[in-house]
Amino acid sequence: MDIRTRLLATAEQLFDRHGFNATGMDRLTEGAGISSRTLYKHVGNKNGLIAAVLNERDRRFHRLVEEDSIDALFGALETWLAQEAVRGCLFLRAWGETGGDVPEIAEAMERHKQRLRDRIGNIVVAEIGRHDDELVETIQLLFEGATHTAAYRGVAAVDVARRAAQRLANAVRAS
Amino acid sequence: MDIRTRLLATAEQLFDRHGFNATGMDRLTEGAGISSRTLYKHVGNKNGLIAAVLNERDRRFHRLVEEDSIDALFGALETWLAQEAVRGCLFLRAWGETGGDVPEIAEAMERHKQRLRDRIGNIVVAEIGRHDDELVETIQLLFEGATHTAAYRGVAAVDVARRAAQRLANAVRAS
DNA sequence: GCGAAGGTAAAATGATCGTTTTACGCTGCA
DNA sequence: TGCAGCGTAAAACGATCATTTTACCTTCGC
Repeated sequence: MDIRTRLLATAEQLFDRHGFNATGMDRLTEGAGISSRTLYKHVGNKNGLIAAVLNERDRRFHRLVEEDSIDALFGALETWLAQEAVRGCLFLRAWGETGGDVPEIAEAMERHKQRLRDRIGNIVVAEIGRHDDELVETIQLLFEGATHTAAYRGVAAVDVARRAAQRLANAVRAS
Repeated sequence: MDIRTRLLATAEQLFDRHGFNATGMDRLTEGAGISSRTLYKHVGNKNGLIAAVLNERDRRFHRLVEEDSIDALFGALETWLAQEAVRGCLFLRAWGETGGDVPEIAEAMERHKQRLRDRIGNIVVAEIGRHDDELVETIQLLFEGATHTAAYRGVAAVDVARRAAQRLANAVRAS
């Protein structure tokens, strides 16, 4: 495995498990099996590492949503949560831990949420045949809710969100 | 104002603004206008302070929800977000930053979510005249979603959640 | 075969962290 | 009058943090 890939993968795991500030560079280099010199050569500094982790995570998530449907969206979240014990949205967590003061991190968060929103926009069009802003907003909200509720109530939260989204979409479709 | 009250209030603000780990004890004592010796006399240590802040916050929130209705619930969240620039649920953030490894903090989070759930249970009974578990789960999910979506999209997210909750409650009521 | 690129190991840097300690001031009550 | 309780100010504590530096090793293309 590529060094950068290995670094980002282990960093993502450690950040999710212990938090960003609480994860020291020693634990990161040891986990990735590289020297600190190499780490800094690759990502500049800790904030650069965090931003890189987030951007990679965003890419991986969208690769997981194969088709534009409500089922696929929440299905992706479900497999997401099944294989990694996520403690809330990692983007918001990074943003919150850094007080929103680190541009690269704030931008990664912003970009991720915008991409998610765009994706849901496509899903709504695919599901009901036209654009509906309120439905987009609601589904994004349900997605966000599922992500965070799952942190303390388990994956079942995703099913609740999916069913609610489906019901609301049906209502709009019928109107 | 009482020392403990002042300490918890400023700590809550600083924690929310900068994160828990990033807020040093110096900034806390300076912000509260007390010596570090007094701080430790009052809350034991930093984790004790965090737990105290969370428990006080929980109490304050429930005091804000005056009646058992969907409107009151999301109305409380709205005024909540208007007067304090919340960056996601402070309970989940504390829990995440400490990796879930600090019992007092994990318990404060757990307790808060349970109390919220119980409250929503009462609201559902008041709204539709009977118990409905799925609706309770969905409204909690919408609440969680609103809390976190508002972090990057503003208070308007609360309106979206309230309308969705109302629509879903109406559907259940009509069935 | 040589030099550049990219890696390791380990120590040093200076700052900052949470926490404890020392020494002292004020206030109210017996 | 004196002492206990509660507060401040400030230094010291040892640990840990992110980052840089020094010295050395391997590999590969020319």
